[in-house]
Amino acid sequence: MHDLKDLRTRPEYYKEKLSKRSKELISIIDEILTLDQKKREIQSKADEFRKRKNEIADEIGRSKDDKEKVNSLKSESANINATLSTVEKEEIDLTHTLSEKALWLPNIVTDSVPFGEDETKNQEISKWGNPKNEKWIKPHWEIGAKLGLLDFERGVKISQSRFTVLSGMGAKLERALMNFMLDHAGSKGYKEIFPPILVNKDSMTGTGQLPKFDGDFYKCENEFLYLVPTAEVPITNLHRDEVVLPEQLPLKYCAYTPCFRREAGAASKDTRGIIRQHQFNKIELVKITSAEQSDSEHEALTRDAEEILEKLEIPYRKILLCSGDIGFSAMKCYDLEVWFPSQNTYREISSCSNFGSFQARRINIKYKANPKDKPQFAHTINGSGLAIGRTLAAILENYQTEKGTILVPKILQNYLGEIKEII
RNA sequence: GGAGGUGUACCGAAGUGGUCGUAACGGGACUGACUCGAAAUCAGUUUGACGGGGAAACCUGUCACGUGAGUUCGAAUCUCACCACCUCCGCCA
Repeated sequence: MHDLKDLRTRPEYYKEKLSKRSKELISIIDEILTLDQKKREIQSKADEFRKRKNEIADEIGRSKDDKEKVNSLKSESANINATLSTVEKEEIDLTHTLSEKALWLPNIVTDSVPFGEDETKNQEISKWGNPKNEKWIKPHWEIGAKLGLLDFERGVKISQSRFTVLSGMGAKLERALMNFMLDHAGSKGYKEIFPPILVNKDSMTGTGQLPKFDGDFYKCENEFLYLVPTAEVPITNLHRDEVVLPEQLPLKYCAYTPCFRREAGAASKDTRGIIRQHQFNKIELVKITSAEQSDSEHEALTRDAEEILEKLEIPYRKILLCSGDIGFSAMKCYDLEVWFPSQNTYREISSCSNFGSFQARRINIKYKANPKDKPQFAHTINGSGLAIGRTLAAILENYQTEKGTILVPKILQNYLGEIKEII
């Protein structure tokens, strides 16, 4: 969400910046400006009526004994009420449509973000490791099923498609990854949180999942609760409507949660394997910082995520998303993509975004840079560190041996009782 | 799930239809005075959102007493619904 006052004072700036994402946004800005103008006019009008009403009420209180005066004042107030109720209705409607409209404006991207309409303009920042593509490497779903780590049929039987059972060493490997990643984040100073997995509508709206993407999530019947699509939702909402003090900055959190997504628009994508599931596990890294620190903290958070892949010794690359591919709320975003030999390509495993004050304004998180300063909106940053299911899939491929076993990455061995190979 | 109670500013806590109620009183924090300095004391300040005026420090209007609706000329105060917390009973990992 943007600052409407600022938008009002320099609309051309917003038009120029937002047109980098999409030209259509210019007309939305114009609509917002018109609505805003109308709303302020109506508000002034309503304020005048309310002011007079307050005066009358005061006057009645002071001149209770003068029956005649009281009666005439009462009828004046009744008249005002008649008009005021329609004006107020209009005021409420306008305020509502205005804020609704304002929620559809995406964030402005920073200048370092390359311009482009789709993912072809994304910029590769760096590559790490030596990708292999030996012909004998089987896709993770084949080797996973063969070794009894992934049970697709039973996942479908007990739930539906895009649900998978992890079994035996598969389950243990998932748990090892979870612990390893949380320990890694802990060593980088992130405070570990285990949040509720069902969250209310306010939380979903706060981090921007609602109202725009309603339908992408699982909702409880007869309860106003949603299954979290990412730990970003409960973690960022920890500080909703709060002012963070200088000595607390930057706040750094990590959390494991399962994540639930309907994947409604992905009907034919990634139907095989565990790349795209309705339920998956993820470690999320979240930071709340000052405006000054936000850029460097974003870089650092991305590095923290990268290091996980380096410790696991799996090849990956780092992509800077272009203006057309970047997420709605982000001002800058790096994707980490991990190498999948069987597909001969890199696949997304982490998305590290800086939201600037965009998300904090919506969710009302402020900070004081100094104890005496007026609170201002904080900057929020988050990224996966990492998606666990996709990491497991990447291990099944990158650590596959020609004889059909899986070597356990060194860093994970002491999480798996020193087992070095899955047979 | 049943019965009762509570929800007021940074914290505690008064106020049960108007009459200096942005809201007493106490505490905390901040500013100033006294002091060589500090403590104590005294004086003052201490919410946010959305508008209007101004270059600006500032002036000014409306709204907000858990949330939302209602009654009334007028609501922290009365009515209804919802939410949260506390106590007791029931149930339960």
